[in-house]
Amino acid sequence: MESYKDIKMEDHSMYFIDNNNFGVTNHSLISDYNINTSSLGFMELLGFHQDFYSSASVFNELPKEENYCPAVCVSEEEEVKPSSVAAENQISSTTTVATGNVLNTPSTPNCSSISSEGHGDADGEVENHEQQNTKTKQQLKAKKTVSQKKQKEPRFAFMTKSEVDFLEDGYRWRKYGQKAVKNSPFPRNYYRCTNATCNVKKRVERCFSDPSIVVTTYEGKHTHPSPMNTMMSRPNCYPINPLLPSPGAFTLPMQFNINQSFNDLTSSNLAINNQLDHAAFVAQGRRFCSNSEMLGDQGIDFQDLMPSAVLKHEYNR
DNA sequence: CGCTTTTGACCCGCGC
DNA sequence: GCGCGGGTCAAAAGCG
Repeated sequence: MESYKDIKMEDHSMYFIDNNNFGVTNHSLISDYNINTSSLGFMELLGFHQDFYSSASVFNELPKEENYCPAVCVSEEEEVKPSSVAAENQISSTTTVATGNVLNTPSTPNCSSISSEGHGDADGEVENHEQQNTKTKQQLKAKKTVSQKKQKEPRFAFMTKSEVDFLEDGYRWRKYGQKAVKNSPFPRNYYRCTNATCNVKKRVERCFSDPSIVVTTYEGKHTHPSPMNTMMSRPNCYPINPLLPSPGAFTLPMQFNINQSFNDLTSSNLAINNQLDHAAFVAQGRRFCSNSEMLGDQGIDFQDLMPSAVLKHEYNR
């Protein structure tokens, strides 16, 4: 699947998220990877504070078979070419990857205020305009140079089966671009966190081979709490998995053999198995709250979080 | 009116 | 050097 190959994403490696601690772990399959980002929990990447999930044993309540990874985490690598990470679409089990210390890199101020200096005669105006243009371009160039020097932000991606492109994750995003993706009828959308101090970006695109799958890529780490955190800070109420998409969506279970190629991965394991999806979604749903009444207490009806089709399926059993 | 989305233009890196 | 694709900018339009 080409689109997934695309999300191998330049210089990235893939690793698992361990639901038991919701952090990145040295899973046996990838133990040869030097994952320095292990200190960076998956939830943390999304800006969810540890105390919201560290004490939760909700994940342990899940049957083993359901305790699989709901996502693929893709980390930005430094000094590592794609060929060394996933040569010929293979993830080498012996590859050692050095990950960058890229957490909370201060963002470059994203403003280039152009001072409008005086309005003279026509010639002067043209000159001013040209000067401004040059200035703007120089500023742009300078800005880009700075941003290039800036260390790469950690990235991770996950695939979600969803009817809607944009999946709610508790943060507010502003769309700043859209690009057509080569060999895909679906465009890629670029979002930026609306928080002024936050430099997190998000890319959303549909999988070419399976339009029902939405690939979301996060870049960077939120420097502020999610509006959802407030709600989740209550005792006995576990965080809503930010990976859990909006109602009507399924987070894909990602299980793959380290020696599998991306192509194999996407053609076999990523082939949507409705049963698996269903199980995955139910499993995710169980993580929401240990006490069902809390959901109601929060004004969240579990049914609201479950696609009606799934519920129907569930109830008909 | 303020915020968000749209969209064409631009820049950059990379491969040839 | 050139073309291509990815990523970003920013003016204009849209929206509540």
